[in-house]
Amino acid sequence: MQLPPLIQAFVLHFGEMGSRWGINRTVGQIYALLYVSPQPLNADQIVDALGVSRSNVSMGLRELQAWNLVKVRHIPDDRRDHFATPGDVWEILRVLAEERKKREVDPTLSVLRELLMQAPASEAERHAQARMAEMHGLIEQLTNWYEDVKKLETERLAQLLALGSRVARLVEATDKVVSLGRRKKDTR
Amino acid sequence: MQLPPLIQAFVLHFGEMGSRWGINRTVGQIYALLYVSPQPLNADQIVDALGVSRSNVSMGLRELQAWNLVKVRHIPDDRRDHFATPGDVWEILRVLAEERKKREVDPTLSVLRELLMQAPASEAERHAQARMAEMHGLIEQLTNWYEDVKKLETERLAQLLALGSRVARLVEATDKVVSLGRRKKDTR
DNA sequence: CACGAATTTCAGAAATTTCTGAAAGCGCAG
DNA sequence: CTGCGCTTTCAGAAATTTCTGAAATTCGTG
Repeated sequence: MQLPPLIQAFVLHFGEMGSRWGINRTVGQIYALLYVSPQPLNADQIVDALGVSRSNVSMGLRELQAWNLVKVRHIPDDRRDHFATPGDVWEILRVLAEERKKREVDPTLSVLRELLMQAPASEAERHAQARMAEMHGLIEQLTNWYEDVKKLETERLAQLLALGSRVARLVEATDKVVSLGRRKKDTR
Repeated sequence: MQLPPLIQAFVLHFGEMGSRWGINRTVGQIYALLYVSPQPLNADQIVDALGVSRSNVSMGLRELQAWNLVKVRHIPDDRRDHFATPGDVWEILRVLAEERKKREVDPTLSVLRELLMQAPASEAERHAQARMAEMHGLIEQLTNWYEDVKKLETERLAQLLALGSRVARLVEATDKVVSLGRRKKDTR
């Protein structure tokens, strides 16, 4: 690996970080490398840059494609596959959120639903189900919110982000207006 | 392990899920068990319920405490430590978000900052830095939003969640009112 | 302070995951 | 159909992580 030091540091960091995520070192490194690369790279260039085996790169790319985190590009007059990350970081964020949800929350949600259908056979099970219901309710609220928010265009999403908790004040204010309106009606 | 089937299924699921998270099976199982338990449990009860070694439980509890996901409780006239999860699922969510941020995003943010300080020594590095800056910008926006939102009380947070993307419309509407107001002033 | 119950530590065993090289597969140009 | 450039597969090697039992430590009590 004879990468420029800045890029090397970035790539190595993503490699280390990989394990805190669910991905392995090589996958993290490949992703980082593609992310900062000005052009799509082919597998051999990646092998070269990272100093890992060809087959390892093949598997890593496979996994990244399964995550929708890299795309195959074709370069004219070149038979080899070239790989690139989506350019727009917001797009990357969306993909990441979607895939993590699919892998990390959906399965749990479905297990919870299933367990909540069953009739409890004892006091212990009754209590456990109540706790599961709490968890299920929270996750459902979060995923509903997510499904809702992900429909927004990036522009508007960024706007909301920028507002942060000030949104709360806005909602509060609106509440007041609405409830004032309602009071008028009520006392009419 | 002779747990009621419903609880057993829940515990096993969390064990499996553990690996998709950064935690191991035993830790996942211990957490799940404590989560549905009506009272705090001591280490031996956990050993008994899960059928793993005493030392494994000790390490698992240690890790869960490092994550602030379980608390030690003391039961009168009993020397042994007893363990429980926070009762409020919103509280759990907050802890989880905080800890994951600390472990999964803060380190990256700080590496990015560091790399962005350095002077690029080539065109490749210049381009890489530009990409890193994009990533840094996005992460910072997200964490700022998070820092902001986490200050809200649960009540209000739930309210916002329920609104979902309708918040966007609200913001849009408010924008209009504000810009109308401004136009009035401008043309005055 | 010595005893014993409870807990933690730790070195190595067991299990799992990652990585590699060799072989197989694929598709196209000649 | 054959040879060639490229990619994937896969069995086992290497590395890492998890788990265990035994020993060490901690801490309250008599």
